[in-house]
Amino acid sequence: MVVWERPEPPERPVPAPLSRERLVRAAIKLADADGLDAVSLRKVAAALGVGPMRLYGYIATKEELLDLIIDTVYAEIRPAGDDWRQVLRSVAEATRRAVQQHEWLADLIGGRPHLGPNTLATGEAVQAAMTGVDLDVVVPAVAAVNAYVVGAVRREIAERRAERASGMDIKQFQAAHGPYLQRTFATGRFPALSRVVRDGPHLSADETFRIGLEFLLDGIQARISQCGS
Amino acid sequence: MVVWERPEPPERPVPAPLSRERLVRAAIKLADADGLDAVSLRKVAAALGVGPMRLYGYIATKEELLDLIIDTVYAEIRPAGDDWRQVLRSVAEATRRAVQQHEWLADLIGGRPHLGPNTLATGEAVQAAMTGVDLDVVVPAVAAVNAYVVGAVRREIAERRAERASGMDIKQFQAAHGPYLQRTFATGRFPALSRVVRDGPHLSADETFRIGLEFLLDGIQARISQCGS
DNA sequence: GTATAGATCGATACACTGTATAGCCACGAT
DNA sequence: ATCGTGGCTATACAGTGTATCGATCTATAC
Repeated sequence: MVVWERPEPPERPVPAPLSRERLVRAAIKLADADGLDAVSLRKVAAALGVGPMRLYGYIATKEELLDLIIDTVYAEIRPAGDDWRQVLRSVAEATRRAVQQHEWLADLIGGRPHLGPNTLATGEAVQAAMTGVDLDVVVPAVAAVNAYVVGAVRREIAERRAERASGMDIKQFQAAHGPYLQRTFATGRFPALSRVVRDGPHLSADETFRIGLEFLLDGIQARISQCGS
Repeated sequence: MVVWERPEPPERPVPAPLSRERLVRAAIKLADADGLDAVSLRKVAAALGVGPMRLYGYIATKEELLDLIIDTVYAEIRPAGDDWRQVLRSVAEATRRAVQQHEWLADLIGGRPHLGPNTLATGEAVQAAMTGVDLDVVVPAVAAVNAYVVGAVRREIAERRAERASGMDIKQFQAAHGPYLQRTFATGRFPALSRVVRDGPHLSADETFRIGLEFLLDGIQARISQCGS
């Protein structure tokens, strides 16, 4: 018995040769579009038109895939400038830009040691640009700026998500979580906080980031010039 | 037909009255012992001798449980000191201590808006202790210290885990990831980084944290005293 | 005391996850 | 032609958060 009209095998989106890079790009695309939760091995595989197990020919575990996408984004982060201050500031702002373009990075950054080639290249570029400053200052200074950036972008993204979740229009911090904070502040148990919310400055995310960064750089500068330039 | 020896129903650890607090305590215990991945609703429920669905009488979702355990730990974080500098430093170090006792907190901190009562109380205590300083400085200063602490403790815990994973004995950063970094550095593509690893200071986690924090506080201080005391 | 309404609770089920295992199938060597 | 062998994939497993629905227990109305 001959089946004259054999059903076509399910057309795979693209049978192009697979590669680690294509895998990573697909994962980043998914994460950019729908967040980190959307990056499951099954979905990445489906986006590439292959079975999930196929991926294990290129990665050993999902953690490795995450490390790879982190490192890929680090390729966009390069320092610029002449003196140490410009260098540190530029790398901080480049990191922030990268996180704004890839919000999921806020969930991963700082969470595990980043030792991929691009990350190391960024560190190398920073260190190379910092010659002339005492290593005893450079090492903790770079670490401090890194720490600050990690925490700052995490908070920034967390707030952005909260805003977005509370109906795109309401921009007020107090209204973000609805009546809860209203009631909480109405109890009078947090007078100092209430005063801050009422009388304090309403800084944009840009300003908050920049001001804190300058605080840190000022402190580092004081140490450098004190240490004999 | 009578079953004379009916098997005992599985003895439940404690049929005590359930409560949100007991639920949170069980979750923290699990997380402290086996990390955040061990906190599944099923395991928490089992630890309490209850079916998983029972928990939904006390929490609406797992995210809510996570918010609750974060806020519970924040009860341990209170500022101390007289001047603003002592206050900020103490709250930073208290946060770090809390994270060291609850490593899983490093995975969560800064990742979502923390608005629980204990967190707010911490913020209130900080703000209350900062009266006398211009609000235009206090707000970004507190934000900056917070950001720094979040990033610093994340890195610290990430490194601790990497050390632990690479066989408790090897303490050297370079040896942590085995031959990979050896080879990478041997390529000569990262001369500045190699120099740092070779000639740079080997700071303890305590020192790194403290030095960075003092950088930041110095920068804030400069701003305060410039702004007219 | 009985019946009914309502609340409470738990078993089951569903869709999904990362990954171990084992079978299949094509290809190269003997 | 036969026999590994190695890469690919279908299946399977143990686990996840949570929706649903039925059972059970309580409290109130008659």
